[in-house]
Amino acid sequence: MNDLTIARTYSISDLAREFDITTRTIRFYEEAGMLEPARNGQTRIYSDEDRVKLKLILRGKRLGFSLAESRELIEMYDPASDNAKQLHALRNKIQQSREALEQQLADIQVMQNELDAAEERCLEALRELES
Amino acid sequence: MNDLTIARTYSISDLAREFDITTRTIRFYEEAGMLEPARNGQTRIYSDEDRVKLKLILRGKRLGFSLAESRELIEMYDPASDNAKQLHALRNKIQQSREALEQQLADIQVMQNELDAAEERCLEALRELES
DNA sequence: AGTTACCTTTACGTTAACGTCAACCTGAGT
DNA sequence: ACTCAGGTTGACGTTAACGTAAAGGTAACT
Repeated sequence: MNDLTIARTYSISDLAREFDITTRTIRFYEEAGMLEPARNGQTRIYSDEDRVKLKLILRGKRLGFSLAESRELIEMYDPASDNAKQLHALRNKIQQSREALEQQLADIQVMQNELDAAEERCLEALRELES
Repeated sequence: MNDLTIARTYSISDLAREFDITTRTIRFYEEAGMLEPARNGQTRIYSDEDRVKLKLILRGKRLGFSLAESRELIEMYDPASDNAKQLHALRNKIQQSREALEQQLADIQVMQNELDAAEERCLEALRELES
């Protein structure tokens, strides 16, 4: 941990507000083993690291990933593995994720084109109405 | 319909095989009002148009869209609307879809960068093991 | 006539990702 | 002492998107 990075903390509702989700959702992610906030007595205390993880989960969600998939993605970010086999398996996962993202990119581009065409037809129909 | 376009038809399992889904799934989409195949007696007969709609649904699914969202997207493709208000509403939806896709594009690009970094760390760890 | 390969409807089961209470604690202000 | 805004742990409810039998129809081989 760098001296320059101030270690902020967050309450559960701080994060809920920031990301526009409910506290239930955050606790649910913890139940699912994706967050492990510190505690002050009973109360959960979230670190910047927790916050980043939450961000990753939500980004995965926007891309249509399940929690299980997001969990895998998060685990890829620190190769704590100690043996080569694990590391090679990790590389395979990374490669698979890449391919999934490529597919999504292609899907999005096709869809954008179709939206362009759809808007064109829409404008055309509007011009028809005016004439 | 153009004379050059041959009007093919498909059985439910034809489509199931082609898209690697179950027949149950296809019937489910029909229950949800997203497909209306012709019938020969009881048996469903799918046209090319049905097939395209199915394709759209599945692409939406890959992007994490719900069926309801995919339905909206499909409806955008033919502006059967007759009044200007509907058409303007449609344009708004198209615009919203565009923004959602832009968000996804951004998410994907960030994620791709992170995967690059993750693989780098992974390779680094492997080099450590070899040394 | 019997089996096989598809097709059908009806209907209950399942999983993920939360929502929604209920009942309780707890520190800060009045 | 009381209230109040936050927090907590159960625990059951809900919705979407199918899965999974059960029970049956039909056309085509053998």
